[in-house]
Amino acid sequence: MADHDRFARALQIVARGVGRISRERARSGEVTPQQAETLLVISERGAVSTSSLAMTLGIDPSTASRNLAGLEKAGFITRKKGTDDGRQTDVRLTPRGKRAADTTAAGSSQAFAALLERVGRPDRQKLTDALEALARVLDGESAV
Amino acid sequence: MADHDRFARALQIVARGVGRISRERARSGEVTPQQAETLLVISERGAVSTSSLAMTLGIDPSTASRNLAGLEKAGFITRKKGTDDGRQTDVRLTPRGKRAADTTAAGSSQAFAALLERVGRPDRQKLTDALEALARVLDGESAV
DNA sequence: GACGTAACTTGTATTCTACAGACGGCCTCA
DNA sequence: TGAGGCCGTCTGTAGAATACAAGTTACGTC
Repeated sequence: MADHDRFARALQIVARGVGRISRERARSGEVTPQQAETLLVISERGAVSTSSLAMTLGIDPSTASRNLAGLEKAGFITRKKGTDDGRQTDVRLTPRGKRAADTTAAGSSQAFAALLERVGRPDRQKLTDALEALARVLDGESAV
Repeated sequence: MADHDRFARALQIVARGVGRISRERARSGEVTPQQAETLLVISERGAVSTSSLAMTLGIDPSTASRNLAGLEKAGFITRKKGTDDGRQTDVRLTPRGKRAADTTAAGSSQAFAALLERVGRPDRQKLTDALEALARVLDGESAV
């Protein structure tokens, strides 16, 4: 099998596994999987606009808007008209939203740590480094 | 930041990026994202039962059953009563399903290859190896 | 100030999801 | 041998997430 096929295959299995873990975790939480993901992105960025969030998640801006409406109604975020550009929406976490984001991040960290434990010790450092390199590329691609 | 936090964070970004790419690809295809994912798993395994598929994808068996019903109706798979265990369903690809799975796999491979190109050349081999190690762990976890 | 473009939201339809419950096949144990 | 219990699947129901189309408001340019 060609190298890039091996890469693609492994990447897909990994993404599938991460999705599985996230979904399992969400079933016992106070937010839905997509809400958790949205809160995490906002938490990492501090403040986002609707469209930049949509870009990061790879979803339609209309979908992002609807998801944010739900989070706002539930008291996790606030939406204000942007000061620089009146068309944009300035999305921020409420204290409650920040708590939820932190809880989610902690839970994920724990779940993934358990996973990392099952990788051979000598490979762990390599794995983290490699993933971070890939994450940098992917983050650049979804940049505002 | 602790090592396992770095790992968790990078893993989440990677999974997010893979989801984004898969969703974008699916928009131009003949199957939905979840259908593509389902066909890929069946193609890799040759034959699956409803519940083992659900386990692999991390979804409820009832959801898997419904998704399979859609794929069967669309002519991508066949469902027969299992020979060993009459309770199980023996799910297999039709020729049309196999074609769709191959097309999907080829497309993903191409999309991910483009991603791999953007990772520094010396890191590529390390990245593929590391991902495969992680994939092995995740595959074991979802084993039948 | 008028026109074109961009950001966001809402209308609508579809897909994907889980939890409950029903049905039928398998297995064990008396 | 058959009764009880468990397992695999499917269906009923309801909610969450998605995209595309179209409308509204704001920005920028000419």
